[in-house]
Amino acid sequence: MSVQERKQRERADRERLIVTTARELAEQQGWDAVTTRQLSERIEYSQPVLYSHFRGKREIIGAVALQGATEMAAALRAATAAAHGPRARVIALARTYLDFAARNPAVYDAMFQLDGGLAFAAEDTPEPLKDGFAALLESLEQVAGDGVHPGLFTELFWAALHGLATLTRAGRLPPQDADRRVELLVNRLAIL
Amino acid sequence: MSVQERKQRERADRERLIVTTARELAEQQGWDAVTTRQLSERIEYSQPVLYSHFRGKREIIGAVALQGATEMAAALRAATAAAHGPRARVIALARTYLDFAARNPAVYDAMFQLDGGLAFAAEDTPEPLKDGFAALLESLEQVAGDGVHPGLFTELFWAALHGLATLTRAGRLPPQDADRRVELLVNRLAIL
DNA sequence: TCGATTGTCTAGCAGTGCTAGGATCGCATC
DNA sequence: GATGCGATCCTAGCACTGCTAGACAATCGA
Repeated sequence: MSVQERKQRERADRERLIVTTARELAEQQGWDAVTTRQLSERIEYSQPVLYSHFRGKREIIGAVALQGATEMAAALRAATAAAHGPRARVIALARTYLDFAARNPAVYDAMFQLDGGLAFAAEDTPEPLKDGFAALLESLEQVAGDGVHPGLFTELFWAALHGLATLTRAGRLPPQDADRRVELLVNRLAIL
Repeated sequence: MSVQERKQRERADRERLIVTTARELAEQQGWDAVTTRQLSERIEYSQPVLYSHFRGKREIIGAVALQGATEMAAALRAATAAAHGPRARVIALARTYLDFAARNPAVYDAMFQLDGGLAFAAEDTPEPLKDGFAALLESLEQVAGDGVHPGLFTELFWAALHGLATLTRAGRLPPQDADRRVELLVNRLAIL
């Protein structure tokens, strides 16, 4: 029995290794550099090993996305818990979100830009993704305003953050005004 | 002389053919299906012909993006010109933007999601892109509010629209509440 | 120690973007 | 109208991609 357990543990270890290696490689050289050959070489296994853990590259991206969603949710909760007052909380939320996207561009891409084969806004949405949205909702429902559905408000706020994150990173928006845009966003959208 | 002119005209025609064919193919089957082989077969030329017009696939995507930006700017101007009153104008602007993105997903991807090798927010930004932003600015500067930089306000509003467009299309946001989100966006962001 | 099973690798497939080199066409000249 | 020349285009092929079949070896239970 213990042999099987050890094997399972080793398999799980290797799966984690694949995901973290893919993530590292993507952050270092971009997702284009994350080929099955590069990846398999880095983990010091042959390519087919990857396919014994994941259906294909898409699923590896999905795994990185889930890892990222978990981390992001934790970061958002930590930031909002440390802030005092509704306005400070929402500002912290927005800054943390954009900061996460800026610091982990490859992970953010895996979550929202690339096809990781993940379901969204549906029954079978993976738990980390639901939880990420929940982390946003927890802080934002307090500032949605009367008569406004908190979920709808959160969706809008999230979309604005997502737009800022992606357009800034793609060079579509000048990065130096980021803070002023966040302030304006919170001042206008949130009802304090 | 007239022979050279004819040749130039034919070249320009073929270049347009490449761009519109790439666009059609992308809208029909997605950008993944726009391979140099597929594309060259559809225009009934060999692959190297593509490279006598464009540096590579990236530049073809960029050409589609520029075409899209021109159309979008025109659509935005037409919609806002037909609307009466500041609120109606901004609502029309937002609806038209999201409608364009929904109706031309491949073109929208070329503009903002894919790498078309285009410069943004810089000196050498192509005219159609600048003009697209200008079309947004024209209607939005009137509702930016006192003491708020119109450009900054436009960037934020645009980011929100972009977020709504991309998240909705990726299945991250339920599509049925689109109008309510637009109303909320305009009600909160715009100062009427 | 042996047989079976599990696990891993080598080799290869079809498809990708892109390009070198040769063939062919149409033009200006005689 | 024939001819030499340049521009134009295509065939063939490169190095790469994600992915997989089948051979091989290591490991386990008996």
